[in-house]
Amino acid sequence: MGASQPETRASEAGKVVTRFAPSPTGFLHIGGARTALFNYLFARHHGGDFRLRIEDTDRARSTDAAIAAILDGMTWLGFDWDGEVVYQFGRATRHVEVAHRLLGLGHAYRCYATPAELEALREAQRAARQPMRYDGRWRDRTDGPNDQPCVIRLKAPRDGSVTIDDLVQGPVTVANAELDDMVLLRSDGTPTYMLAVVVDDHDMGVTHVIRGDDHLNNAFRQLALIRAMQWPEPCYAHIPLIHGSDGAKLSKRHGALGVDAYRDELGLLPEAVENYLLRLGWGHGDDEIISRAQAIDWFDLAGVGRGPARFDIKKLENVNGHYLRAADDGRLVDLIAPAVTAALGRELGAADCDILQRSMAELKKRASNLNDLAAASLFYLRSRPIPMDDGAAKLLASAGPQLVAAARDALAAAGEWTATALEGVARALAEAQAVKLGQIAQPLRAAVTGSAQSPGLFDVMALLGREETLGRIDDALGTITKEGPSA
RNA sequence: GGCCCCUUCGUCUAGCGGUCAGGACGCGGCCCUCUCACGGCUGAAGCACGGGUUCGAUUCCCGUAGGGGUCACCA
Repeated sequence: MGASQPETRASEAGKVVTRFAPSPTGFLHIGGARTALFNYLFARHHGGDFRLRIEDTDRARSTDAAIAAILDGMTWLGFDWDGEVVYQFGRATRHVEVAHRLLGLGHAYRCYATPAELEALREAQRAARQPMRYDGRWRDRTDGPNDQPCVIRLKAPRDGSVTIDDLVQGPVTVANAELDDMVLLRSDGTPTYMLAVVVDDHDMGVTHVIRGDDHLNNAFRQLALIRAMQWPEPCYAHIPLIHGSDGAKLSKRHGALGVDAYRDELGLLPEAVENYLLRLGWGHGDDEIISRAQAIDWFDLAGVGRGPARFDIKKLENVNGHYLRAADDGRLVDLIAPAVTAALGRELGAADCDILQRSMAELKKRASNLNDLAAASLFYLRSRPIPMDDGAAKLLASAGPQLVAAARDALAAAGEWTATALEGVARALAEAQAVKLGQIAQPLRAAVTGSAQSPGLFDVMALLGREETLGRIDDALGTITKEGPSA
């Protein structure tokens, strides 16, 4: 469990402001989505603002496609942000201004060490098994060759230590001697991330910095910069990273996919992804299925676990199944329509949508994702003769043609074409033939659905209608009697 | 390697000195049943280890082991 620290230190005066600040160098991955969720919930819980900032200062790696993917993912998950999206690159002049301000204040200095020189330093430190960090060789010099390229470094305190009362990790102390003087401005004059985050967070009025664990060490350096500028210090909350099922850092093969893949390839519902992500590393008693409203009401940073949690796709799918069953039938029809259309190779008509709508209640109980749901709905819409899968073929092959034919005739003679009436017919026949209902129902199921598993057979028949049902049975009968049980 | 962080069933978690250590996923069994699901019941499965503190530790402290993060003119 996290430390129970007051969550209002920096916000006593005003409202809470959080932000999600991804760098657009790739899709919005699952870890980022969770960070966004926590920032979102924390802000909403406190009635504050949730801001979105794109950290695109790395011009070489940032792409418009990645920006689009992030915005799309945020929208899909319903993490609506307040105000305009801030693009960090567009604020470069402001960042440079702060760097020069620091220079003027004597809290920063020009460093003329070349990359090769620094690499040699690191190499020497590595060889001597010393910690690798900048040695401050230009820290107190004023004899720099002003015409040479240089970087601007923060003149960070060297004595004492800094303690951060992290809202998740608890108090964490690091000696200033462990930190070196970070680069603020690169030799080409562009700001580094370290400078940019601090300036942007300050300018955006961010009160709570909630981000991945991998930034915890950065926080100490950033704090030095904040103190040099005498800016108010934000509260920090560093949440653990998500790991793969093997305990290693989450990689592609574990499910470190973009959220678009969770939607398109895995067929998941956004509320399921949100619920799963929330429960991953956070809990509220025995509650498992938690609505957005409850999440906002209950969420707290102190409840976030301090250890990394493993990503469990099985549980995610289970949660998704839960939300699928709870979802509105019409919404599900809309969601699977594209996949169904593609599989059928034709547009869906009003009759198709109607049958999907009416079968959805039963269909969704049997699926855990939209892809399976779409696939399972196909048999209703296929035109005769419908394809048989292996299980169905086997059922039909071993069925007695006479029994199936008898069932066909009995059904054809049914007074009314309703599920209960049809079931009554089948049961009467089973009794008359002294067989179990299953012996009649299974081959019929194969004939009517093309599969050994389906929703209740008589419900299916009722939905399909008399003509289609009998036609499908006739199709199957034709197959059996031709190739049928040679035995 | 330095520094920082973490450690309850296989996994996600509840627990905040005294509990038969609870729930969920997954797994096994049973029930329901025209199949498959859903649903219901049920079983196996856990406090990493070693010292303390205490009448009493899963819970507090210190070590050990294991795991993770981070050490760029990336973010």
